[in-house]
Amino acid sequence: MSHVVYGCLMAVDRDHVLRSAAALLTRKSTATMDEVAKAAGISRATLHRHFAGRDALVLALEALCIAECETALDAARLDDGPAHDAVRRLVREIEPAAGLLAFLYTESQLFEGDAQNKGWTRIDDRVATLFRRGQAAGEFRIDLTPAWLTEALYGLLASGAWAVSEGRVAGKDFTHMIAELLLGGAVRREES
Amino acid sequence: MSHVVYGCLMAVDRDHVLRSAAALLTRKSTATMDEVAKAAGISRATLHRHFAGRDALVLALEALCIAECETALDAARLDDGPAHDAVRRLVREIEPAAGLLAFLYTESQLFEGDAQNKGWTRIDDRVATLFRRGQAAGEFRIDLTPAWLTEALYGLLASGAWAVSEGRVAGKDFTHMIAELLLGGAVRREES
DNA sequence: ACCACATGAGACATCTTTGTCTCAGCACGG
DNA sequence: CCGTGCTGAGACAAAGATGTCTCATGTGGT
Repeated sequence: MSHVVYGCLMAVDRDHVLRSAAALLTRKSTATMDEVAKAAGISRATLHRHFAGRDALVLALEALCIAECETALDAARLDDGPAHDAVRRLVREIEPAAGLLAFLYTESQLFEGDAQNKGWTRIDDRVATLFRRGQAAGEFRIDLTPAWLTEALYGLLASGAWAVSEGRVAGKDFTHMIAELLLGGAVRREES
Repeated sequence: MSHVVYGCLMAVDRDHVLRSAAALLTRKSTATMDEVAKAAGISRATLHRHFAGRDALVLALEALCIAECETALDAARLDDGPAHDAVRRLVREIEPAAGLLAFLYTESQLFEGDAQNKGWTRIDDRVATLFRRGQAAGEFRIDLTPAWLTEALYGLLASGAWAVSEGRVAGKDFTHMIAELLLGGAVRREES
């Protein structure tokens, strides 16, 4: 049954192509289908066989990113323990997806009727719920809305991903920089 | 001497076109030259008479943004008083340019040899110097590098501008949300 | 009234990207 | 050894954006 093997190979290739595209578009968001194909080591024709067009590719990248974010959200166990530790876990888990997230975050400024809107909303809600929980527990200040904290997290992830990719900050500091700034801010505090 | 009047009119129009373009590109970063022209209430031909092409337009927008940022930096008096108050003043003063800054911040991910690089570097340096001053004064924590704090400021300004333009956060909270998150973080603290 | 000059409208060629198609090569299983 | 079917290379047209050009129009100063 060749189509089983075929299906398997397709899946592997599709995933590889998707990850190559993510890596490239993270660095150059305006990359051509041709450049994406070359980056994946395949021809443009084959790229088109996997993804009907650029829209389909971006859509698939959205689906991938949403899946990775959900995985990170699960792995971070947002409901366990103090909210600030959950935030640290979340940043750590979501780091591998930060570049792709940054690409889609800016790209999606244009999407009117986003087909993946439901997926993004789910993620937004889970993150916002974490911040709300922290506020309810008295851990987080209440003058910053959960919506803004969520938005700020995305912004910091994007900034961090770009800053790392351009060598302005060290990659190993990514998690610490983002989580600690988001949690504690720039001001030095006496209490640990 | 018609060319004096002419020169004056040119300057006025050019500025108006530039600001219309900034407002449009803030919302839709892929807007066409035609859309930019319509947004400014002029024809594409006239737009081309003012700006040789899209590159020239973006370059002029960079120059405008740099100028506005420098003005904001001056107005914020970064060397006066506590660094954290200087940061608050800076965020307040730079708010009007935040949208344009967000556009150029993402757009410039592509610019290799940025003609305005010197201008951006100057701004980066002034902001980083502020954070360094705060660290030296013991106000700011030293585990977050000035470069990262600068980058984070840009990221938060961009997030804030988008969140406001899409109605996810209230425009009147812009300054407070950004400055207080950047300074104090999400964690509630006892000390004022 | 005349003239200079900026403007708007539109035609036009060009360039880039995209999407589709064909064809030959090649690997893989039967 | 022989097909099946995926792949790469390339040709092709279509679409969108850009840059340039011309011409008619209107406005403002002389």
